[in-house]
Amino acid sequence: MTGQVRTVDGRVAGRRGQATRQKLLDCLSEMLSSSPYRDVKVIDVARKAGTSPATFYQYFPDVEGAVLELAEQMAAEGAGLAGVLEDGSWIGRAGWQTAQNLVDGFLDFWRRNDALLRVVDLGAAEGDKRFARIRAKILNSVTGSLTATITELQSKGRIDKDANPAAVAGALVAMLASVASHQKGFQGVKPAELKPNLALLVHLGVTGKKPTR
Amino acid sequence: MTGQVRTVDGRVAGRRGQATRQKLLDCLSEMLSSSPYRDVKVIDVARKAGTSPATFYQYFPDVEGAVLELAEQMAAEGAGLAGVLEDGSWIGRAGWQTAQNLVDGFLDFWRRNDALLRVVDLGAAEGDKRFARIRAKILNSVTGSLTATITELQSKGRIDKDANPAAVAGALVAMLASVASHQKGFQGVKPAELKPNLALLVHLGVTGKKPTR
DNA sequence: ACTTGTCCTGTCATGCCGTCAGCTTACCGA
DNA sequence: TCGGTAAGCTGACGGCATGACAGGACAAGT
Repeated sequence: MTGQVRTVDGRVAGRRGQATRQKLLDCLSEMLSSSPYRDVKVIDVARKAGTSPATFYQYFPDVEGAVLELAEQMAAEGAGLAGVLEDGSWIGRAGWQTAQNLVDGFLDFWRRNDALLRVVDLGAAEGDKRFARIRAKILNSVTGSLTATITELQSKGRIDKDANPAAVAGALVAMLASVASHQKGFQGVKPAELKPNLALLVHLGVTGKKPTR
Repeated sequence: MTGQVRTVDGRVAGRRGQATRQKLLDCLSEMLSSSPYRDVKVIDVARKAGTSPATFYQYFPDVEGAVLELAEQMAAEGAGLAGVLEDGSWIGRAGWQTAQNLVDGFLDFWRRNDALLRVVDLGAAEGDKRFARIRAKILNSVTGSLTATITELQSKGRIDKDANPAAVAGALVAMLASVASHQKGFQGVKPAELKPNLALLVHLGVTGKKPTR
C-alpha cells in the first residue's frame, strides 16, 4: 500500500536514508512540542538531527510536508481509538462505563499527540484538504461508531426523532477534541474532575438520558 | 483606561499614524483569511497596505503582536455573546428557544471571525498566556452564564449532583467553538441541519432533559 | 580495486526579517 | 509668515532561512 519510501528527487531510500528521514521526523516532532508552529524552521530541525537543511529537503518538500507525514503515522494509530466502542454497551451501568472509557481514551490520545493535533486542526480549519482528510480519519472511527449507536437507539424511540445522529455524534467528538486540546485552559476545573463531566455529556448525547452509576 | 496609542519606539500616534496602523491591521486581517497563518509575512501585509515593512515595525513588534491587537478588538465585541443568555429562560419552550439563540449567535460570531479565531485558538493551545486570556475573555461570558444556570437548576435537583457546572458549561462552549471552526468539515451534514442538533445537546447539557419544542 | 547507486553537504542565489539613520510632512506658537 | 519640533515614512543593510544543485563520501556487490 505505502510503496517504497522515496526522496523528493525520485530515488528510493535505503536503510541509512530511512533512518535519517525518521530522525528528521522525530526531531520535527520534538520541535513542534517545544515551540510555536509558526517558528519551526527547517534549519532548526536539521541542526537538531545533526544534519544539514539540504538533507531535509531531500526527504520532504517543506515543513508542512514533513508534518503531514507525521500526521499520517499518528492517524494510523488513532484509527484504533474506536476500539473501546466496539464491544461497549450503552445500556444501564455499562453505558456509563463505555462513556468513561471513550473519554479516557480520547483525552489520553490527545495528550500524547497534542502538538501534532494542534497543527492538523489548524490545517483542517484553514481549508487544507490533506489535513482535513487526516483529521477525519482520526475522528471518523469514533464518530461512525457513535452515529450507529445513536441511530439504533433512535429507532427504539428513546431519542428525539428530529435529531441527526451524524450531527450529534460529530458534535460530541468535536467537543472531546476541543476540550482535550485546551485542558490546561480550564480555569478552576481540575483535569481529573473534567473527565466524569465529559462522560456525562457524552452519555446524555448518545442515549438521551442520565447515566446510571 | 486604554491610554494613548503608541509606536514601538514610544512616540504617541497622531491621526495619520493611527490611520496607517489601522490600515495595516485591516490588511493583516485579510491576509489571515486568505492564506495559512504560517505563510503570512510582514512584507506582504505592508505591500498590501501600500507601505513598507519598516512602517509595520513602527506599530507592531511582529506579526503575532499585530494579531493580538486584532484579537483584542474582536474579544471586546465577542464579550457581548452572552447577551442572548441574559434574559433567556431555560424553562419549557423558552428553553429550546434560548438554546437555539445561543447556537445561532455562536456560529454567526465564529463565521464572521473564523480566521482570527483559528489563530487565537492555536496560540492558546500552544500555551501562550496572552492568547489564552483573549480566548477566555470571549468564552467566559457564555461559560459563566451557563455555569450559573446549571448551578441553579442543580439546586432544584434536576441535574446530577455530581456534575460540576463549570466543567459542563466549559465543555459545551468548547463544543460550539470547535464545531464552528470546522463547519465545512462535517461531511454529510448540512450547516442548516447542524444547528438544531447543537441546540439539542446544549439544552440536554444545561437542563438535563430533552427540549419541549 | 572498480563500479554503481545511495547518501550527505558546501555553496549559492534569492528573499524575508528587523533595525537604523535620515528624510519628509504636519502641527503649533510667536 | 516663519521656524521649531515631533510625527511619520522609507531606503538600505547585515543577518538568517529557503530551496536548488553539483559533487564528494560511503556502502555493497563483482
